[in-house]
Amino acid sequence: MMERKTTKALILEATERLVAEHGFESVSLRDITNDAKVNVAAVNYHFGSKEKLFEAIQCRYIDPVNEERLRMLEVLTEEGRVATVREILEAFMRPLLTVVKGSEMSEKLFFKLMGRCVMDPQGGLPEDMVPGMKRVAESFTEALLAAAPSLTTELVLWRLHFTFGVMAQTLLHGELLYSLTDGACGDPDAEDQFQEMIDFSEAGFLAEKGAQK
Amino acid sequence: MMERKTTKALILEATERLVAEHGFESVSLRDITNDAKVNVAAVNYHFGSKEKLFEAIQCRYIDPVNEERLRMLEVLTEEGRVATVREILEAFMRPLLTVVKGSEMSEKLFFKLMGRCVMDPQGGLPEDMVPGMKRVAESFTEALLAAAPSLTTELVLWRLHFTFGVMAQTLLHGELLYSLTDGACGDPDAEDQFQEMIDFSEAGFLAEKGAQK
DNA sequence: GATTTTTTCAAGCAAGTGCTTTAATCATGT
DNA sequence: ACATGATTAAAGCACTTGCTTGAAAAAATC
Repeated sequence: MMERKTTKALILEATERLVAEHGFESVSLRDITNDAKVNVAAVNYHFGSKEKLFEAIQCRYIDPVNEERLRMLEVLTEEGRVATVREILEAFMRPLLTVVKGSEMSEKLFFKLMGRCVMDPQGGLPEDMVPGMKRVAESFTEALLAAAPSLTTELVLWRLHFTFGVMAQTLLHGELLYSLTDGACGDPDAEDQFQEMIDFSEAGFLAEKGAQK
Repeated sequence: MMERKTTKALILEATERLVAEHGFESVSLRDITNDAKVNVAAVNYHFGSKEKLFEAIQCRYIDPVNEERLRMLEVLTEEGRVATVREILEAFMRPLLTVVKGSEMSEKLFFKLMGRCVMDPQGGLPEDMVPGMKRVAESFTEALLAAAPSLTTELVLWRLHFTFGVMAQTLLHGELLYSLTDGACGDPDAEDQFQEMIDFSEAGFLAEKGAQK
């Protein structure tokens, strides 16, 4: 007993940390194995290749997030109920908070890693994640279309895309804003940041074309 | 006469193309010199190092964009006039269109390159661009604060940050949406996309806390 | 036309890349 | 205690990385 963590777990943790910090493209096998204090060959033994290790990292959290998104959306729309735009956006974003709380990672690290997965996905998303992403996109598009019937499908798609951008930017570069403004933006916790994102995205979704309030 | 382009120009063009397509971290000196059909040593001869070449790429378009942003903003606020949120956002985004039209690049390539500069800036922005970025951020924050006096400084900063995310996502991954939705999002031209972004961001800026329309 | 000065080229260097190999070590069940 | 399979370790392979060298070629200057 009192055994140290398994080599496999050490590799996963080191990779998550380094990828969150520097991005997929910048992290080498040696970076990982040095940080994890593990032999180089261990990566290929446990994961088969660097690429598969990266795919494992991506699936590990994104899959649960997407499942939770669909679960929350189902609750909202069951029995033919029509959800509000705000509720749907909540169902889109909150799973990030839910999943990170069930993991051992710090929020900051987790969010950065998620941002990397969205913005850097080394050579596109892993092939077997594409269907899941499509399902999420389709389900939420449908729900949003019902919630805001005055919008066209194209507009919903574009605004969902914009919402994605708001999230990715906040996940990945939340600290940059802090440093760029010398702390003038405050240091809100993750929950507050999510409320801000939802306020912003909800209003954006409900905007009228060429609006000028 | 009829002389081919200078080696330096060939290198710049190839680098822009490859970086736009694959990101800073993924492009090697050999990639560049093969694509430009130029000797490897030429990069270090003309630019000093790979890093300085990348800095040149970043400054080449971002500096003019930021200058045009400040110019447009000055016009809006001269003689003590208070601009609207929409006008300010227009001043923030349109310079991207203006500058690309004055360049020889295609819009798609240019937007991707700008997106890379924002999301991937290999090892942070070049040191001598930071003051410029700060000036832009401060000027626009001030103007937006005047345009939407009910907002706190922190809120303006966060929402400007979100707007940045909307832009970056659209610049970098506009094509991804098209492919992910099998073309259902239509293929609007750059001008239309900008109007969509402005509609969305304006409404987001003017959102009330915890809004639920 | 001769002489600098600038620019291009092929070759190569040390270091780093992902990955494999072979042997040693560990844990496990009999 | 022994044998078996799973895991770790050290060394090395072929290849790519950014960058430099020294000489040839082109351009510019006189």
